[in-house]
Amino acid sequence: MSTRTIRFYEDEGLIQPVRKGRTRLFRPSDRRLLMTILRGKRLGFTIAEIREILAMYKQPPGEEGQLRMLMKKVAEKRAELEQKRRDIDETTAELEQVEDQALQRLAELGVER
Amino acid sequence: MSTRTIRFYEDEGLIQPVRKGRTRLFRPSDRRLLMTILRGKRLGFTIAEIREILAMYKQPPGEEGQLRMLMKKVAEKRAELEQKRRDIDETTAELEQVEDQALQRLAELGVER
DNA sequence: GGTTTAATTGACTTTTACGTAAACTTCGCT
DNA sequence: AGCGAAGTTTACGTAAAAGTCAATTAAACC
Repeated sequence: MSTRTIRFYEDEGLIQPVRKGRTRLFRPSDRRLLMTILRGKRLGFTIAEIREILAMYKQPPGEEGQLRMLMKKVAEKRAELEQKRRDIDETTAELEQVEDQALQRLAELGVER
Repeated sequence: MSTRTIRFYEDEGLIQPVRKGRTRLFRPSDRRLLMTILRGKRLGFTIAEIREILAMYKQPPGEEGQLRMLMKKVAEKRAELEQKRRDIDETTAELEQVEDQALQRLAELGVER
């Protein structure tokens, strides 16, 4: 992760590293945030989506309506993650097949000589 | 998926729909390919990566070196998918926590009146 | 205390993955 | 034969997510 990327995330409001003079100081919490962002990126989430997810982590609001809204959003994200998991399972299964076929073909080659 | 997107994938060599005159004809195999592409996109793979995955599905080569190369690539992709699965598990667990906290907060509100 | 060294900022560029618009063909229908 | 809907091609536009470069400023080192 480049410094440019980190500054970009700061501009986007995803992290707020403390400044010591002009220099940025990254506390453990900032580092954890960055790891969470990277994790989101690996899953193909956009910055906007990652921002939404991070917003859910911040202490839940006290009002009932807001709480129900939060739970709805959480449920939606979880559904998305479940879909991704199914996608992973399918892709993995297909790649396993490819692997098996390759192994079989190798065995045939081995037998013939 | 828009027609523009489909034509873009054609330009990128991901699908080759048959032409009846000037019009594209999408056979079941083309449709399956498009579904596979969409699945890859949901997982955050780029077009280039999806192209690689699709290439692995095409009948394995007969030569030993090529077969070993193929197996290596398959192993890499599978490792990537495993990472993504861990990422999903972690994110899901965190969202569950958020949900639990929200429920608890709601219960508190319910108790107080 | 001057001079590298390093971090910051701003502007511009790049890549990916399409969207949009314009200018045709072509097909189906009446 | 004519008309409109639908499909095609070409070209340009754009948003997201950084990369790159140059100028500035601050820090640290001897």
